[in-house]
Amino acid sequence: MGISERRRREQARMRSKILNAARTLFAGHGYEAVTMREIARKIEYSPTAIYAHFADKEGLMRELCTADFQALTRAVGPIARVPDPVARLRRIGRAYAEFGLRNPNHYRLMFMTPHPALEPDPADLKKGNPEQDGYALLKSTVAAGVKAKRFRARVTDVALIAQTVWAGIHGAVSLEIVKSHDPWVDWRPAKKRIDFMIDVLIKGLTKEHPVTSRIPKTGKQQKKINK
Amino acid sequence: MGISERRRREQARMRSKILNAARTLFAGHGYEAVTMREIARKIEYSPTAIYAHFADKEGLMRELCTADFQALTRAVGPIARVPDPVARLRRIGRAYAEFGLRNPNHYRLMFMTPHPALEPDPADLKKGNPEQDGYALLKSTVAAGVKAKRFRARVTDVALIAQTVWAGIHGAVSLEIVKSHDPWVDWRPAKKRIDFMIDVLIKGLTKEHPVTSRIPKTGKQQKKINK
DNA sequence: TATTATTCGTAACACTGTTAACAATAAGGA
DNA sequence: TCCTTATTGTTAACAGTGTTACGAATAATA
Repeated sequence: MGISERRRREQARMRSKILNAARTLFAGHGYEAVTMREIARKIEYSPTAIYAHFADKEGLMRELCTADFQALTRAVGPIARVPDPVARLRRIGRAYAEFGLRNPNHYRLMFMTPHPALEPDPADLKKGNPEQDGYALLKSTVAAGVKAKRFRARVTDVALIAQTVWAGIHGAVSLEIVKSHDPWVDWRPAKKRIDFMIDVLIKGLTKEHPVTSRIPKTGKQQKKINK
Repeated sequence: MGISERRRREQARMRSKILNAARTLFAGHGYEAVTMREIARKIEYSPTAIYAHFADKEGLMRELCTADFQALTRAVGPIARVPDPVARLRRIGRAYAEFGLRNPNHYRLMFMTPHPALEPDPADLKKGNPEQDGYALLKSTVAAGVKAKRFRARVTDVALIAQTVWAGIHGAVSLEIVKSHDPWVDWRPAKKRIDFMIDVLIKGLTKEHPVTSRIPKTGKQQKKINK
């Protein structure tokens, strides 16, 4: 059946054509500012043609968002191999922030726009929601840190720690996106603020004198921790 | 001239009538979801009547925003009297977060929505922009902390510290507003997250063993710092 | 009393996302 | 091969948006 094969190919091409146009427009001017007619004009089709491939404007945006989440996961994923939990935490934070600063409009859609009750698609749940994957990596890293007794005495709630780290970096990124052009704040450079935020969070969460030198107790774990 | 007096009164009443309707609608459903026709219907006037008192929809929103900033300033202002800088920082953070959680839609407009190049109105600049006032209090508190040597050794950049504290709490508040209903995160209670965030920030920024007992050294400076 | 400014309503304009109705094309079944 | 059906696209339209041109009423001012 080479024919239906070709048909499917053409359909896929049209889909990605629409998605590409929508992506650049959304990323350039923001979701609300972009019209369906604009997207259609850009790909030289009528506005209705889009509706043969996507349910509505938000469906379009949603598809882009899940792709962005996957991109974020791909950016953060490899960091899972960094052995030391605290160093891993640092790297995750930096990668996350870098992603947000590099794709501010996507970031806005992902983390700064209240979505109307985005119910968990069963298909997404099956193959492991990338959104959850990123958060899962953060949490597992925190859990490793707790297990290795790298955090302070009464700092043991893994979810609470992970959510605080996330919130701290998200705050720095989102303030940069929304307020960096306001003249009434003597903003320090974004990168400097991100780095300092991570430093403060780590200092606030972990023990002052890391126990790396005392770790031999755990035996073979030692090698892994030194990276 | 009791007549023009009355006229001005009626105009003011109409203005606040519009503002009240807009406020409850905006706060209830968000800026984009509320229409001018809805506001007009609510006050039983035609949509055009609004335009005799406000330039446009955004002008309406702007007026509400500056009022909200003033409310935030009123909430934060009294804290300026707390003598200890670090305790003051804690209180500012809590008051700010409480404001955000209590008025999520206003908060969204104020700190989560990119405004189109909101240029500083000369009138606002004269009487001290409330927005700047809140940030100014934060900065002066940090400056007092730096002066009292409450922060860590190389932590001396007042603006950087202030922006980091702001970002941390803003992150916790804004994630709560946008993502608290997503089922794929095992959210801890908002209040708990805020408190923990403040703890972590303070621990990360300040010296471990505060020098409060040694403060008398500064003598008469003490008084200046209170205020 | 005549004029002028303010305030508000009706109707309309130029948009928006979306859909109804229909045409063209091509695939699958008889 | 012919008929049916699905796909993919178009044009025109609908209901909604923020906003404005215009006119009517009212009341302050000269």
